[in-house]
Amino acid sequence: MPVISTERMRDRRDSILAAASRVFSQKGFQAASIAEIARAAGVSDGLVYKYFENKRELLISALTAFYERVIDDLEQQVELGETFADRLRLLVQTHLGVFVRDTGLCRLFISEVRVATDYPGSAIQVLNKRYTAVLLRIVHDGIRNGEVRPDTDPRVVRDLLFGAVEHVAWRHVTTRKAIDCDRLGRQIAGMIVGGIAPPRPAARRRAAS
Amino acid sequence: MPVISTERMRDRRDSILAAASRVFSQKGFQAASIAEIARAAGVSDGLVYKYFENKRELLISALTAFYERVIDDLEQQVELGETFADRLRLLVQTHLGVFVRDTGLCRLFISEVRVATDYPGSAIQVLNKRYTAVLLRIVHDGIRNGEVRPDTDPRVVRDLLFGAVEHVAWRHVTTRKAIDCDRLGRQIAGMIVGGIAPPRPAARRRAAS
Amino acid sequence: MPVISTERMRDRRDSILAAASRVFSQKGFQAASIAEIARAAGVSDGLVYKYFENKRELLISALTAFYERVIDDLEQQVELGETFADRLRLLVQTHLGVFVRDTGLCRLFISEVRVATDYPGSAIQVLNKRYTAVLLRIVHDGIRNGEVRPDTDPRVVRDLLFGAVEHVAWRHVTTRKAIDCDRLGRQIAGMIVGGIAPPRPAARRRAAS
Amino acid sequence: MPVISTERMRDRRDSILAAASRVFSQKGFQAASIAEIARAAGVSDGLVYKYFENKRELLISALTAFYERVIDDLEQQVELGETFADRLRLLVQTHLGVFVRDTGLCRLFISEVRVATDYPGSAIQVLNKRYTAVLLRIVHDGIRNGEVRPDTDPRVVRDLLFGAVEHVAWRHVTTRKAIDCDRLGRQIAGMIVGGIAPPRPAARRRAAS
DNA sequence: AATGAATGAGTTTTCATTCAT
DNA sequence: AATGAATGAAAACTCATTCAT
Repeated sequence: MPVISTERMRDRRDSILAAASRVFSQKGFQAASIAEIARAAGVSDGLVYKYFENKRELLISALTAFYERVIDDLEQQVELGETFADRLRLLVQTHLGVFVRDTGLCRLFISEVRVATDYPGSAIQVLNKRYTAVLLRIVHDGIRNGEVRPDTDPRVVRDLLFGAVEHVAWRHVTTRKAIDCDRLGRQIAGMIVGGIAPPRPAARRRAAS
Repeated sequence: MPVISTERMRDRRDSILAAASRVFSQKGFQAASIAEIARAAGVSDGLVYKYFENKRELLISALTAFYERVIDDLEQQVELGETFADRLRLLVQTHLGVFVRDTGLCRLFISEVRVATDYPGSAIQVLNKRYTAVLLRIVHDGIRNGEVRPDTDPRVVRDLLFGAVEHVAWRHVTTRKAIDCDRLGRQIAGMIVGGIAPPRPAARRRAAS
Repeated sequence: MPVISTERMRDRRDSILAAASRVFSQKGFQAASIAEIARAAGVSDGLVYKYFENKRELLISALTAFYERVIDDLEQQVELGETFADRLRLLVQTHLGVFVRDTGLCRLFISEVRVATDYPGSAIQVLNKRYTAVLLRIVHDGIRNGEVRPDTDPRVVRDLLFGAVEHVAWRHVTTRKAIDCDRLGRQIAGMIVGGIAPPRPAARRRAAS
Repeated sequence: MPVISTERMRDRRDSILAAASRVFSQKGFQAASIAEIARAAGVSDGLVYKYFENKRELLISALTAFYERVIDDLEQQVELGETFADRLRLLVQTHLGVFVRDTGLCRLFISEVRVATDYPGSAIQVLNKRYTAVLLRIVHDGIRNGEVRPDTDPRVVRDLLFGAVEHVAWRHVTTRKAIDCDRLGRQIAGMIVGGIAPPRPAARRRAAS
């Protein structure tokens, strides 16, 4: 029987996690110290280790929580699109929006999680799959509805789309220049859609190579 | 007059740089120690600081040297393509090839240099510009020759292309699965070309590959 | 609530301070290493930094503690003198005694603290003021009682007295020759008193000792 | 037979010495590097070691050269005084003047040379003796001429005088406040003279204790 | 459960000094 | 005689992690 309630424990854990998100995103993984996170969470250094194995696991947990919120948001947003093109555009725009709003955590994600060698099979990867699954479903639906050329490889679409979003977002992160999510999202999605749209009767085209 | 020849000095510098490239790409910036790099280069710890201001500058120098080799290679390869589509495909394939061959250095570049706040305006950024200039020129030429739709925004093409390459390559880095640069390059380039090709009246579009 | 008692913490701090006093006064500031001080105090290197910001602050703290003891002693001793001349002599003798007993710390004080540019305004300077205040009060009282010529500048007295004490003591430090605090104190004080005593009409002056 | 003339060697040595004086007095012993001194002197690092055993010896040599100039100056100045009181005053004023003009070197002297354990018997000590000899001679002459009380201990006069000068000068060094050498010199010397003046017939005095 | 005192490993950087040329 | 490349030792300081209380 726990001396403090499960609910209280959940609160403690959450406040540490929230503090970690804040401190990590401001200072980066290496520069953030457990002591500072503990102070920000209003707990002692030692207690952090009751809830998280070590500093790295704390980072991963914080990013996972963030990632879950992002995906929930993404799935909801995409639902709003009616056509294939709409949904693709919404996906890009929402994705970009996350980068703009949570720049610090996104930077952390790219610079720290991606480098980690324990990446394959981790909780993060599961979320990654779920994230990309959203896109893959959109493409599959598009193919079924005749909005997408049937020979389209959805994985290449995924690489183009997520790659471009990150590339743009990263520039935003490093240059600190504002980005126009709306316009850019429209352009990126538009270019991809144009490329995978079924042949229009009034146009002729030869294979590229 | 110098006690040892300029050539000898150049050699020393080069061997330190080569050792740094090796050690940094294996262990990452933070985990690599100057002592290990010096040992790998066969020099004393102190000598490293005769040639490089500090650890970070050593990293930047190593990555710059690498980047220069990559760009030289890229520019040569792209020249071989005759049509717009050819050149775009070669660009993607070469780019992917670099990631596959020098995974460690590419990872280093993305995780360490990009995160740096001093990134804008640095020597690296100059090379970055040169790198992307190759693509922008290809697109501009394509527009002039009528191979590319005139309303195409070359910057969005750049984001799609480089983003996708990095995304694919990164998966290679983390999953350690081999990638087929040839096929993937053809697919990515093909999808972009399809999207930005000008519509030709009264023609039928065929799949690219 | 603290895991170890406040008393225990005070002990830790004190033992570090005592060890620092010993090591610093033997080797000087620069030559003493934190590791050696920690070893002498029976604690780990890191703990030193829990109690003291950095090496310099440790030095200042050690000297401040020493200085406080010295001043307490000085103030008590001076109280024992009944006349102006007595008090002045006691001041010089006590002052010399401190130099003789704690040669190392005095050397440290002069060579390290005085050179420091942060000296003005520091905690040490406050003690310095308190130290000299003892003398200034003696002189002022002497003037009020008619034992000291009224046009005497107490600051010059201070410079003569403390300067001479330090000069004598320094010779003791460097030559390692014993000094006779009693006799020397009498001589120095006597010479100063002779100079600032008001001329008494129709009297004959005798030698002080 | 030297390849370069003795004169040339002397020049080299002097320029190193001059550079060392400048750099040492600006940065202090520890912070000054041989490389910087060599650069300032326009010679290579290695050459410094042809003329001076090591860094410390270079410091001692620089201070010795400085000290010699100071003493020469002092001896000349003191000659200008006609009476005992005049000469004593000139001594103090000149001494203070040196501190004001060459603050850096004086600080260096006090903080570095005095601390040195090799001080007794060193070249510096010889100069020290010569320095104090100037004063002792003045006092002896004063006694012979009846200007100074015969039972005066010249060594105590020395301690009072040099001690006070240094004490005042050191305050100047650390507080960076200007000092009025003229007035202060007059006060210090005056107070000492008053104390050691032969008994004036119209004054009576008792022993202090 | 919670604390926070205590640990101690780990690393960049500097620079006096040497010595091959 | 002169150079300056090369050495390598040395040390302050931080902080993740542990564990007695």
